Amino acid sequence: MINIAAHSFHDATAIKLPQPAMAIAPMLAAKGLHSSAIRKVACNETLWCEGDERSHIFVVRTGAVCLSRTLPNGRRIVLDFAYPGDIIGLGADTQPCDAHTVQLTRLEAIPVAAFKRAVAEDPEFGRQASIQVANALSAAYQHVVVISKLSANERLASFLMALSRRNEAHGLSPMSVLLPMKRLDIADFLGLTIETVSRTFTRFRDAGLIAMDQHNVVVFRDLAKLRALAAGEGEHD
Amino acid sequence: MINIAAHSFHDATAIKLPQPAMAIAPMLAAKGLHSSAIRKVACNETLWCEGDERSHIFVVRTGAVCLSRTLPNGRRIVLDFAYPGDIIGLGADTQPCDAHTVQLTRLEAIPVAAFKRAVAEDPEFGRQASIQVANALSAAYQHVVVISKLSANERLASFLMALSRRNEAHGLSPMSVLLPMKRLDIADFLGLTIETVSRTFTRFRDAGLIAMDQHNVVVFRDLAKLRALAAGEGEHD
DNA sequence: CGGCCGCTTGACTATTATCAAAGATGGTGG
DNA sequence: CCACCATCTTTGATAATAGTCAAGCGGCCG
Repeated sequence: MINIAAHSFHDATAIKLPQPAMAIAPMLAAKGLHSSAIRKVACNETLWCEGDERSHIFVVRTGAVCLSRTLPNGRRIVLDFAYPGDIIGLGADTQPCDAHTVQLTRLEAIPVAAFKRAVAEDPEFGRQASIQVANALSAAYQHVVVISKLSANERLASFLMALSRRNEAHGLSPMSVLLPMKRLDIADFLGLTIETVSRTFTRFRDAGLIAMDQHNVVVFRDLAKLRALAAGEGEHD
Repeated sequence: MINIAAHSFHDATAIKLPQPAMAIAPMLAAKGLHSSAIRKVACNETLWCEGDERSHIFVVRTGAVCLSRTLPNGRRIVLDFAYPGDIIGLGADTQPCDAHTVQLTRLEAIPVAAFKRAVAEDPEFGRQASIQVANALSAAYQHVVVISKLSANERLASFLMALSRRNEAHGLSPMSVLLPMKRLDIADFLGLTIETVSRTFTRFRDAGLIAMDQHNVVVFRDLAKLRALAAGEGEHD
């Protein structure tokens, strides 16, 4: 449930924190842990469930993973998405959430035992892992902020701008994003319904903020306005 | 921003996890870190702000601390409360939230340098600290669930039941709780307004779920119903 | 005793959820 | 290669929950 990309969701945090993936990813490579089996997982497959013993740490290569919880009555909440380059599964021994693919996904699977051995050898390695968890906590805090205080417009803008900034950080254009997940995943992530998400996309399009030819490709037409919305500055304030 | 009590907010987690405070608090004592200065802080004082360099780790002795974030336009979100026995301030070097007292509070202040020295001496110590952060992450996930999927009734029930379970875990009666914070703090924690919180208390009282003689003392009259509500099982499901 | 602060209550509004149906899209098999 | 079906998305009409604005109550402290 540690998603390295997560911190970029919070604009302020994205600026303040050093690139966390920068720190730990090369360390994984140096340890030779990269050579662990690469798994190819179909869409909608479960990697683990809440309460499971942690067995592997995964590095997403391609595709996308969704981290979620489910209430007793079936209501589902998406806590985070993991994209290529992200590390998921760090943290305590018990998984705090479910993880399932939302696309055909390729993952490197590092057994926890191997990971723990690496930590025992090199304390700095464990320290970096802890920083990832702390960043995930900061991201979760930001998620609470988004969900409890932002309007539907602001929530979707916040989601899109997080993806935009991620692109930027990866050397891609921040002017457009690809949505690997379905509307329902976005809705469950933002604490809205699919209908509201769909309507908000339409509203953005009609207002000239975005353009969409396919429903999973968004081109930004007014980044400044979207960023203001995402920060909770816009609308009626 | 690591609040040891936080995990108890999530019922399932509260059962699954060992008492985290059990693990680290005696270790702090054993290291002699307890001898650090005890501070007496008035109500409404700020301990640190988001983005601050982490300078101390605090153990709450009496009173209560509120962890929050504030949006650019002034909207505030309460992320957690820390009560006597809780440790706050663990995590990364940069504070992910503000911390301020909501009561006259006594705190033990352990300088970060002393804490780091202790970790360097004893890796197990650092491992326990990491577990605290992971538990805080799990609690934050639960907070997201509460805020994004529960009704006002369910949210307040969830808040009250977390306090009830905390009492229980501390050997006190789970049948009543004391609310050290103001209605506004509860509202900002639950993503509601003070009016809605007030009305929900009234609704609970009228429905025979609780009794209240003062507005900061709640006696539970139907714990089963409240717990069902808190778990998101109740209402119209 | 008076004023301030926090809590409660009321009337009304607004945003989003819900229910329902139609329109796309993509994949499969004929 | 096209047609069909399942799934996902969009759109519309209506309802419900919580927010906003406003006023009154009550306790605590100076």
